[in-house]
Amino acid sequence: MAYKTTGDAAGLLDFFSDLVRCETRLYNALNDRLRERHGIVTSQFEALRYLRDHEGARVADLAAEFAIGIGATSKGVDRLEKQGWAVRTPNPADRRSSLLALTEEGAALVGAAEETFGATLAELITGVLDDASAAAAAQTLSRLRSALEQRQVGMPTG
Amino acid sequence: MAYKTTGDAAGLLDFFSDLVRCETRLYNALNDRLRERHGIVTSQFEALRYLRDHEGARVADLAAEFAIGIGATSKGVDRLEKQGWAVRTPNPADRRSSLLALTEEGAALVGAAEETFGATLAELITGVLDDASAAAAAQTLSRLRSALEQRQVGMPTG
DNA sequence: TCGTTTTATATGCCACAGCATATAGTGTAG
DNA sequence: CTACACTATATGCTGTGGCATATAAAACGA
Repeated sequence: MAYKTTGDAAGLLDFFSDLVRCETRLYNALNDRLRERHGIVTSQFEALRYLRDHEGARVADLAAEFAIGIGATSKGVDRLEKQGWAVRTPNPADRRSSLLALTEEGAALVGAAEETFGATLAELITGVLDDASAAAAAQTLSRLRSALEQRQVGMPTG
Repeated sequence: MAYKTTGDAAGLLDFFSDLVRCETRLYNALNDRLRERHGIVTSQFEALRYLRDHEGARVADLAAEFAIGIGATSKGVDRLEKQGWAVRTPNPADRRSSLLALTEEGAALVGAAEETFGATLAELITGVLDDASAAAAAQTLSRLRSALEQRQVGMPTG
């Protein structure tokens, strides 16, 4: 085996570096493409997609999903509302919070952006990774993600 | 197989989500730990480590490595200098640029921080991923990273 | 060698995230 | 039903990155 990852500090550091570098570059590239074609950035695309798939979500749900602060999330939702892509509806069960939902415009936007997003990702990854190893890596990351979420690792304070 | 990744939009989107979520949470957790024990954040740790391993690097080299803008990198180096961890030395071969190097303090700091970093990472990952699949994922990400770097994907403008 | 183009970095302005704090509403013990 | 503790979110301040621009130096052509 080329190197061990678990229990081997050097391997772990390399693993982390590669993870972060891949994330940064993919994120930047997707950002550029989404901005030029749809006027949104990746974080907004992800938020809109989450709202589409979880109607009635609250600000705290978004924050937990993306492991970002509540304050930042609240401000992000402000921006989505200002653009007319999402709305805050009073939560009948708890007047401290609001239920978030996409507007029709927002829904249309996510749909279009998702096309771009998927195509761009395919363009960046296909041909580099074969199906088998890509699927294996995906499974591994999925498992790691679940564990981190379970343990609430890396949740910002506010 | 659970799902294909390449050539399958849905799988790709999930892959990306998992990648970003893992990165965010690991990054945040490491940030917290490094800040409390060494007074630095992860991006600074990574920069210091790069400088240790690439003495004589220039600002542009740092920027390329981390796929961040030159301006941001320059400001980051300012902060490292202000803390006394790195220095800019005039580049005899090109007076537009400087050669970057760690100070002794900087070198000591990276060494100590690397211990913390490796231990924290091990704590977060060990027990969740087995050696084999972790190593496989690491290899895959490493390959993807190389391809993205090769094609200069996701490099910020300035 | 002079003028033009390109390169390397620094700086200014704006947007966004973290963290602390403020505010409003909920739950609960008594 | 009241006081107190807790929760959900919003808001203010600060730090950092992106991008545009400025500046300085190299590279190059006539």
